[in-house]
Amino acid sequence: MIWAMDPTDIEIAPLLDAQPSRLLSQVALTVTRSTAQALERLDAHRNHFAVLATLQAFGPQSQAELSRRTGVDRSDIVAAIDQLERDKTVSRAVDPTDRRQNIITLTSVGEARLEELAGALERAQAAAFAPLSQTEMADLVSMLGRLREHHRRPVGDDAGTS
Amino acid sequence: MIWAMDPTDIEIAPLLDAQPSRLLSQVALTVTRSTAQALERLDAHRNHFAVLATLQAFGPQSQAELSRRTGVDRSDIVAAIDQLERDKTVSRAVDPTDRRQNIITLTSVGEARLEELAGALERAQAAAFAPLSQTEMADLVSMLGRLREHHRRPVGDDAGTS
DNA sequence: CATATCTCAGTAGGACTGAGATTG
DNA sequence: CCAATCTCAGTCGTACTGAGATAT
Repeated sequence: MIWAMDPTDIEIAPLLDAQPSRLLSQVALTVTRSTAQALERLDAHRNHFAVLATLQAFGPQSQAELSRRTGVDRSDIVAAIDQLERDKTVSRAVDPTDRRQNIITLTSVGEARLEELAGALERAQAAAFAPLSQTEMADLVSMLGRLREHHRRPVGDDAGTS
Repeated sequence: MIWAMDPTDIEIAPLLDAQPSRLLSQVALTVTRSTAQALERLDAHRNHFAVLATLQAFGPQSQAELSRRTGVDRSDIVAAIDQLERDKTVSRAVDPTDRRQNIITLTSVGEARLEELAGALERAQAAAFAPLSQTEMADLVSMLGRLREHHRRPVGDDAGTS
């Protein structure tokens, strides 16, 4: 008996398939791609959403603070703000009390833009995670959240280094 | 009251934190990094493990088949085999019955190498996924597996387009 | 002088594409 | 002539680094 190599019929080595890290990166890649495409249709980028959402949540703040809160690198924040400023969704002004910093502020255009992007993201994610029930989604998010926390600490869990 | 910006004390915007796709890619990045480092210490690469494991599971096969089964791009398979051949862990020979193909075969050195890499990977993953119970790990793998399957199909789930 | 911020140029690695040569 | 395979050169987007300018 000969199997035509149906693209949906490709067997994966059990030893390989048993590697959660591989599964994780494969799924992350496709999910990231579909959400990125959804945002690209609106001429936006993942980092734009991250910045806008953070500004909405915590108010005007410096680029350094945006970087820390979003996890987006400081140099990529620069590029994101460049674009967002061009789009009038944020304003960038030197902080008069500390002239090293820029104070980034969400405009009303930015508020609307954020809602637009949030909607697009929600739809893209609903499609990407369609096979999971609500309960499963909650479990997944909980597990991933704990893993992110776990990896936040470089090596030692030094809650009490004196 | 003023909060010192303790690195472990950075709040994330709820709207941002509610995006599973972001969580997923963040965790995938750190997990991938730690496993990649574990393999790098042995002068190996994720793709090397994928190829060796697939050869062990399915026997000698062409590079095209290895590409399909591992999900690694055909051109990256070339680079991986180049290295593995240099290391004597696989052999590469033109298929006499179809001279377009190379038949890649796992050597006994390769078998040992595979065990070595599998061990390193297992340890790295145990550390990376430490916060999850065995049950949770099984759930996670099950969910990710279904998501990968879901994304395998380009757009429509056309089991019956007529 | 040490530190923090913003910015830019550039690096490193990963996924992928396009095309040429060869063979079926 | 069309299709599959192997290979190489090169593209594209991502995360990140190093360093300079400025300010505290």
